[in-house]
Amino acid sequence: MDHAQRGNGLGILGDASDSPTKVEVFKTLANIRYFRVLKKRLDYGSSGYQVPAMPHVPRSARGKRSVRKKVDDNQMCAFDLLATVAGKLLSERESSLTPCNITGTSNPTTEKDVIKQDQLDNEKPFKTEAFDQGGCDDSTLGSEIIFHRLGSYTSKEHSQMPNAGALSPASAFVKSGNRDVFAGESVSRGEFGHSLHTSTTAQKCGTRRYCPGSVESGACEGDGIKTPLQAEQRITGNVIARSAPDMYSLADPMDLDAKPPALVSSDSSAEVPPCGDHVPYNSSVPQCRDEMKFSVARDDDENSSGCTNPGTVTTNACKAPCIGNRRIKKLLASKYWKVGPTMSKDEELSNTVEMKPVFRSRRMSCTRQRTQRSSFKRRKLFERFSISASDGGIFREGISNPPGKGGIKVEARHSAVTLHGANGALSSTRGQKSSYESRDYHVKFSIKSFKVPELFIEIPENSTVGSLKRTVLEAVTAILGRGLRVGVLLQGRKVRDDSKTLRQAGISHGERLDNLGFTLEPNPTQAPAPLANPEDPHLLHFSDAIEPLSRIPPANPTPDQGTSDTTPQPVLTFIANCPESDHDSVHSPADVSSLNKTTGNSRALVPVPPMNVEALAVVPLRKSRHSEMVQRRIRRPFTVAEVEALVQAVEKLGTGRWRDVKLRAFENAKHRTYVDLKDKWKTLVHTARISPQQRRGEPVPQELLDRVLSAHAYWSQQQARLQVKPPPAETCLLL
DNA sequence: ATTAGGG
DNA sequence: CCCTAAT
Repeated sequence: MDHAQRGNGLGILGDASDSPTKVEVFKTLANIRYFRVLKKRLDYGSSGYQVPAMPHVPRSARGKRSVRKKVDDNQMCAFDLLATVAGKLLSERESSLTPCNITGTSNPTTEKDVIKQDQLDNEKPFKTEAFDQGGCDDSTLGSEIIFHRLGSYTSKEHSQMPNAGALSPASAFVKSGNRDVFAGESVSRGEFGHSLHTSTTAQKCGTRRYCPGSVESGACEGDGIKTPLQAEQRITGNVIARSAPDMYSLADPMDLDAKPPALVSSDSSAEVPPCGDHVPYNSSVPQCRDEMKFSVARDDDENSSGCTNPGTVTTNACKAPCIGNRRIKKLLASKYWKVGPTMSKDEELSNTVEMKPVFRSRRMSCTRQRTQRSSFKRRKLFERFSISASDGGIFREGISNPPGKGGIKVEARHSAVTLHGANGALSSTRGQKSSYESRDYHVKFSIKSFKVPELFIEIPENSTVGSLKRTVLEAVTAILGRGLRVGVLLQGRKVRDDSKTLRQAGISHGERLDNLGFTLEPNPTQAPAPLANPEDPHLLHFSDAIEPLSRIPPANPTPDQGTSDTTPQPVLTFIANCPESDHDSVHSPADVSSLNKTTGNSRALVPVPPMNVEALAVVPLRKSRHSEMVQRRIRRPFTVAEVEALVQAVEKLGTGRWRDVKLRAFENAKHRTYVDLKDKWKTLVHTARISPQQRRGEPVPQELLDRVLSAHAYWSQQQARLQVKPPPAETCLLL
């Protein structure tokens, strides 16, 4: 059964992809819609769980199921061709970046901070207040956030390339150097922040809805007061020894982890208050803000290693009136980051691939949190528009320009034939190729464009078009930069063996290539190489690519643009999925390595004049479906402190009141939803019942487990009693 | 939006 | 953690 959700625009995309002949291009912004983001969720990789800083990552966590699910989706990389394509993409991206302030973004520190800020903004309570307080009303600041989702990800290919058409202008050459670029890129970009949106009112500060008014509630109130359970225990005499402090203040647990606000703001430059910059509303913002900061900081902390995305921060940015407000979030939600183990059998030729050091797998922990999980929300909230397109796709422009500059298109032709006049690149490429195979034919095809997975952008309405462009650019860049992998699909089947020659794979001069497709996929394994910024010979101006945007009238022409460096621009947060490699990395690395390896030889396709190659179809078997999927959230094991807080809250409130538990003990923990708490409780109960030897992950003090069992037993009994005899409210207390 | 359960 | 059904 298909998920209902799928029905969205995504489905459309998918369909489109199916049709072989379509060409899709980024077209972006024309159809952007504005809407508020409530929440989003990330997908884990198959293995899924990422545990950045934690030494003891519980293996147990790795969900088998998730693996199972995701596996099928994963795409494999294939040989040179892939490398070539990937290289091109990257190079393109690279070039594009330059123009667009990327530099600014590169600063990790700054970015990180920004992200934090961003997260802060996201907090509901905080956010709301911030906006309000900041005086960012519609007039000044866009109170409304624009959220876009660019949809889809797979690359679409040109199905039909007019034979002649495209070629000349646009064809780009891939150089051997690409690989480097590739690696460098990924490295540099490393971490992304995760953002979370909460929409719920529930989380508002101070809001507490539960109040039956019964005695029970009263019992729960005072910190010093004993929980019903405790009372009961006392009565019954089954008191369990507890070393733990009696009650935790709500904040306590958080505090442990919490970082000083300073963290967030530490970098003055980095700090960007949700609403304008700074000062003005700051004073007005009270505690809430602080709290939020803490929580945020904490969150970041936990994952920071993995997720922080270097973003641009605008320091002074605030040129515009509520500049601070601007924040953008992007989420990359590609679900299928990982390569599934299951796939392996496909290839006939599967060879063992050597791993390359360069691409050593690296896990990024990027997550997007979603505060709430209602599926419906996702469906409604995110609008996606895909861009499709006309010839002049975004990339197109860039590509076409300088000959030799990286374009998305890859064309190959018979070597014998004279290459495009265009460039020197050719020669080099050619040379390599020759070594590779001397007399073979070249396969020619052109890729008109790739779609970017999901791109979420949140930006204030008053942002300038320029900032929007930059935002989109960054989002795209980040995605590409992360370590992009290209998958090759032939006849709907993934070509996994990178070591095969095109001919062996069936992609040959004489074959029909209509079923050839490429996919862009996040590459879980990233190149470690720290090249901050490999220079890419091929420079595209991304800005050009984005050009279409310019047409859109800025809602509020603000002064962002002027300052490119400082980056008044909105901060983008990418949430990408960073699957942990431990688990399923198995196959993926191979792909990568093979890719690398091959690249050496024939990495580049020789660009050639366009041929009459049939358009390559992007394939897409389940692709469409996937594109819609949301990334799984990263796994964040509960700390002992959190467990303690949870136990404490449950002792007091009982089971079945997760929202209250959340509010009480985890209000500041954005990443812990009531569902999470409920689930955790469930697991705690289970854990408490099994032998210590069977437990995994960070050990939970037996004392806590005992309390868990005790509380569970107590509340279960209560529940039973209530059902039997509903009337007495007092039961809770008394018992 | 929450809860409760199963996966 | 995810997903769903039922509230």
